[in-house]
Amino acid sequence: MDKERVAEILVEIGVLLELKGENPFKTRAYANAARTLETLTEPLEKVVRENRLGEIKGIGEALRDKITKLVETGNLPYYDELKASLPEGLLGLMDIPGLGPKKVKLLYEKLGVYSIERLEALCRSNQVADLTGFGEKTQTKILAGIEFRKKYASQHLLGHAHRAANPILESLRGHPDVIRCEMAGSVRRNKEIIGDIDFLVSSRNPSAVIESFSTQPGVMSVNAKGDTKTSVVLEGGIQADLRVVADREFPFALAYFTGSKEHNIVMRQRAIQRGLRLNEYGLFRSSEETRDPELSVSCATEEEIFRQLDLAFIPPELREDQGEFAASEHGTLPRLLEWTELRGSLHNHSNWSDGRDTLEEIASAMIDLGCDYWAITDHSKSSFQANGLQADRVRRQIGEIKSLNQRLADAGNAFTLLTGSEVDILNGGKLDFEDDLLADLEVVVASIHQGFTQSEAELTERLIRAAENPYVHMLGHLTGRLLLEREPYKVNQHAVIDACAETGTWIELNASPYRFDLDWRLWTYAKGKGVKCVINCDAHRIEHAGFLRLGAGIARKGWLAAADVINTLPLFDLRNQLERKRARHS
DNA sequence: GCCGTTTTCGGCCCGACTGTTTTCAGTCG
Repeated sequence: MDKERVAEILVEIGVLLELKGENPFKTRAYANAARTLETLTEPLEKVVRENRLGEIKGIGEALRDKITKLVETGNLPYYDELKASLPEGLLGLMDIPGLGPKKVKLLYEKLGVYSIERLEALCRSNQVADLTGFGEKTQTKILAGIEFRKKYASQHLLGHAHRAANPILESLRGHPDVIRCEMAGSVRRNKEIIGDIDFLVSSRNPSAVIESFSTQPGVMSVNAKGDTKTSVVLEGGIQADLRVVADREFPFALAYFTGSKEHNIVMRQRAIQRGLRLNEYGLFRSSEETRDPELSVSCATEEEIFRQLDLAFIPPELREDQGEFAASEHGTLPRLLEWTELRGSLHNHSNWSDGRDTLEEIASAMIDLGCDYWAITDHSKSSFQANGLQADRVRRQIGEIKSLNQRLADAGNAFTLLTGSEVDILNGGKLDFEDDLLADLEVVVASIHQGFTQSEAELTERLIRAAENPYVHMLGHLTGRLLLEREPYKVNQHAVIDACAETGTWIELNASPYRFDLDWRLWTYAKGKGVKCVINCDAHRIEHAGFLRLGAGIARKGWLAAADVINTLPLFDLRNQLERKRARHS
């Protein structure tokens, strides 16, 4: 059993235990272990085989045995029994806002509710309101939650969140009562999928800011509205929360609401170890509950909070409790990539295949954006659904790009369009174009576009064979995932990364907000193996150039620095690097 | 269920908001 499935089961066990009324710290231990597994930088089977599972922090004797059993036998009697003891639908009820383990348990025990359909029926016949601990309002809220669920997803793409949030952020920053304003939460941490958007404001007049926020143009409904906090739903169904604090509290609140939860727990433990108490209002020299500013260590910025806890500043993207504390203490945090260090994208399409724009339009737009280069890598012939190019059209395109470059140079532009192809990796790992054609292209991206349902072994082998081709510079969107739409195809990503390390092949970080593939969690492994990253827009229209910024955010989340990313190089150095793998084989 | 420069037992991060309650439990982040 692979680690993703093991992690899923551990999460489920945690929730089932919650429903059973178990000790919350016990249930949390399962969730923590699941998280730890998900971000393990080596294959789980290997750790199990070498009997090192118990050495991982957060995995003790009991969890070690359960995980081992799952990995080795593919099932776990403890889990099966637990699952059998409660109806399956109960887990789904927890997704409804306002319903947690206690209320779900009560609904099940008192009214026999085990499915959303049944819950909806009982709410409509007014039976839920009579339950102890419930009431009219709770019943109404549950119904609204069920309606909302039918209509909208609870998860959203990072790109969509930015689109919804940016106008509100601008508006808040322009408000006369707003002193400081930032986005916090998973958006600030650049998570690829977000649940909601968190805004943080400092102000002397919270009620005015809250009023302005809850009446913004994009706001569909207001869920909650207090003195310092409000929660709304934006068009498209994204929930957005606003918190207002005093300006002196702002850095503490920003750190707190940026999270992650797991990161915050460690921060607070560090505070306690130093005889302090950390919350969103301050860092207090007191073990008692207080909000007395006199007792707080004054910090003007987040940097100062970290310093008080003997840490170097940890960029928001790294705050996942995935090794950032050790790196911060030892001074080994990388200087993360800045998106402005990117000089172009090496995987893009034009209207020669399935892109919208002409070569001239693309060149002109990228010059305006200040790019140094932009590779045109249209689809190869087997991707006929994407109007893939036959060999003769590729040769013609090479000619056109060369003459276009000449015209641009004559007009005094320091910009180059690079020739290329996104060549299909066919069944068995053979490429869609012959080597002699690939050799004439400056940039070759190899990607899988068909045969997604093959076995992990077959798909892994295809990718490894493509990496072994001396003309392939990089592998494109390694798992083919479309976030929130299509599952990744089964690939042993570690094995592919190893093959790329051996052959000198780069791996793309596809910056489309639907892909972000290779996943950020795997980049530290790739980096450790010396595999370089290429952040590509996979642009199908000019506006997709904006993906570079999002992609850089994901690269930061993967701990990457400019030196790890090929397309930070100026054209001259890039061309040298593009020649390197080919030179090894000639 | 995990963990230990206070501990092998007794802790485990902390606060806002809501709704159902007469002082607080549950949920959420």
